[in-house]
Amino acid sequence: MKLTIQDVARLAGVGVGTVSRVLNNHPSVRPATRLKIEEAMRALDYVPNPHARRVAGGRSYTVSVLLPVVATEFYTRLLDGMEATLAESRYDTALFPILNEERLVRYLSSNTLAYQADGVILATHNLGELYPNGRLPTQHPVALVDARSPNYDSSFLDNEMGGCIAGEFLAGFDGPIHGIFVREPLDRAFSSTVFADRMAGFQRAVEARGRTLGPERLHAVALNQDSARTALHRVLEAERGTPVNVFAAADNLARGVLEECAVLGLKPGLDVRVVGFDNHPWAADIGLTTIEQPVEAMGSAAARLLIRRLEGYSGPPESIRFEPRLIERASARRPIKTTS
Amino acid sequence: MKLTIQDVARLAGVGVGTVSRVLNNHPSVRPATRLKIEEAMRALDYVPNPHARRVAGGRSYTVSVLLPVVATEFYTRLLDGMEATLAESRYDTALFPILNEERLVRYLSSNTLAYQADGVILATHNLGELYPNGRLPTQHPVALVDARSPNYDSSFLDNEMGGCIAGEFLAGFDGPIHGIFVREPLDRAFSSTVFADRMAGFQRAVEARGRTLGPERLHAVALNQDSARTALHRVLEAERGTPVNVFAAADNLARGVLEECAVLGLKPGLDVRVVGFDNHPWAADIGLTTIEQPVEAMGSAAARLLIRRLEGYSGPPESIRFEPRLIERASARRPIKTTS
DNA sequence: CTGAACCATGGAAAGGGTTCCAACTGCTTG
DNA sequence: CAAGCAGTTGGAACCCTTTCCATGGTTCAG
Repeated sequence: MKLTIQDVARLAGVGVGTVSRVLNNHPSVRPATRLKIEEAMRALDYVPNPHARRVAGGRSYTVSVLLPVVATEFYTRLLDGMEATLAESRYDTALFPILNEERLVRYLSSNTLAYQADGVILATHNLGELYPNGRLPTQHPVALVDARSPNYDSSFLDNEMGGCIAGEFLAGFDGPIHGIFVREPLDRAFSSTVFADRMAGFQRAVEARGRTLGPERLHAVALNQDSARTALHRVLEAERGTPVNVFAAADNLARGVLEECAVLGLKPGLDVRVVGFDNHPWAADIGLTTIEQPVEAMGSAAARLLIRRLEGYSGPPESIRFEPRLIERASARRPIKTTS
Repeated sequence: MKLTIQDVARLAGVGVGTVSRVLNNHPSVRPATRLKIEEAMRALDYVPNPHARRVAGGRSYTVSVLLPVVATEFYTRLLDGMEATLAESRYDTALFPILNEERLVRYLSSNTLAYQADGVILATHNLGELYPNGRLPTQHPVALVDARSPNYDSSFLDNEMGGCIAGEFLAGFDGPIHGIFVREPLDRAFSSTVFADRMAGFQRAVEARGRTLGPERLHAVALNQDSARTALHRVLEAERGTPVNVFAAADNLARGVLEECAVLGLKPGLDVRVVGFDNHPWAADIGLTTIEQPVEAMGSAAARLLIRRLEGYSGPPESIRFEPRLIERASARRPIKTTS
């Protein structure tokens, strides 16, 4: 037996119109009435039927979130932020893993798919390559997250600034400075400038401090710990000695570096200074100095931008920029300054 | 202006009921009438509103497909097979990437999500760990693909048989026999016995032919080419010479082995005989001998099993077993038998 | 030739919401 | 104290399809 808005109305002793108004956050409902209805919905465990809403109201109250197929902490957190904000406005989230380009294109141009969503959030994808005009082939509103475009609302991290912070920080230590980053795309269908931005900022900051950082000190690897371990060997071979300073442009890479340090008997923060990027929950446990980014907030911001469009706003595209910050831990800690 | 079934009915000069019957392939429509209506639909460029169908029909005509977050050829092909079959019965597919366990549990036990699907297809997941009773917490029909369970319909590949075939084949060559496989789960939320099965069959077949295959000749690696390349070094060190015979339990691993052969100047099929598993499209291009599995057919079979349930069938759970077969190419080819 | 059985068909009701309009309430204001 | 007004509320109409029932026309056996 499916519950309907009628059941809720009956239990709460109000009309169906009023229940609907509560569902849609319509302002003109007396707080007492609203409470009564919400109580009834809870008691009945009522869930509105999204298909009926779409038929009646012309909207589906569903937002498609297109994700690269990478199961990292980052995307889980990003999604948490988006879903929480969307849920507040009663929007459901339909995840969509982009297995390959053909599927992305097919999805976007199809209208027979179940998720005929009201809007689309696209994560970590720079539109340029797939769609040279920089526009998705959809008439629904679009928001980008962890990416930017002049055509759409977006929320993004200033990755270059993150690289800068890491560079400036490491430039404060003795010894040569190296960078480990990811060059290849995360995923066949996704291209992103995330790592390029981080390294650009990093390089700029290091060189601005008068330290050298030629291409031979930048190591492109795959996004896994083993590759990072191998990269550390390359760093040590090149320098023939410690201390060395390493910026690993993702916590996962930094973790590999720290593990290899343990194997080699090198002291993190002394022999090898490591700065990561992300501040994943486990970064604290392993004492990793890293660049924190407000992932949930980015997701939430993207969701808010999209909701605004869905509600009819039509101003020019807007970008919300988030700033990373340094979290200093054992893997690279500045000596306490003494005012002599 | 959205076109409706009314417009079509008017143009064709029939009632809405008849148009609906045409849309649903109902048998009792005269061919002439059907033609007239199809003509009208084409003329108006009419597309039925999926949401209205769902509301009216009481079903969502949507199937959720839960996937591990791994963007491999395998899952793309599997999905192709499932979607094609589901589409024939007018079902839409809602993909759901399982980013982590918590999210899987939340999804399954929630009914607030947009995809209030009529049924669920779960890929490559053995239920045991997450749900000790071996049942998903859902009242909708469930089908498994690339996995098995006594409680649900499933379609699966006989991975053990695949291992057997590889083992028997390699046992026909001179030189020691090694296996490279993946031990760790593909994905945090997914556990699977795929690789364990392949290796069990492999080991059994090799030993049945009187060849040795101790644990020191089985190499567990991560599912990427670099790991496989490292593993090849371990094989060569252990044996101090060629020829060696290697079963890499996934084409991606086999590819890494072949690439490393090229680096080391070893001849595939002569110095190092390699058998992969999957027969991905590119396997032919690199001359990889491999075990082929009928991926699309597996997906299609799972979809058919689910559709049958959705149509009311309630017999005992059924498993459809698919058999792999050997594709012989340059990386390991049996000499042509001469009848002297 | 007459019913019975069947097929094709039209159209009303159903499905679960949203929206609009009318009606009611409770105040403020002249 | 009456009129005016804003804020709430109930419920009918509507969204677009499926499904069910009644109707009319055929076919076929007796």
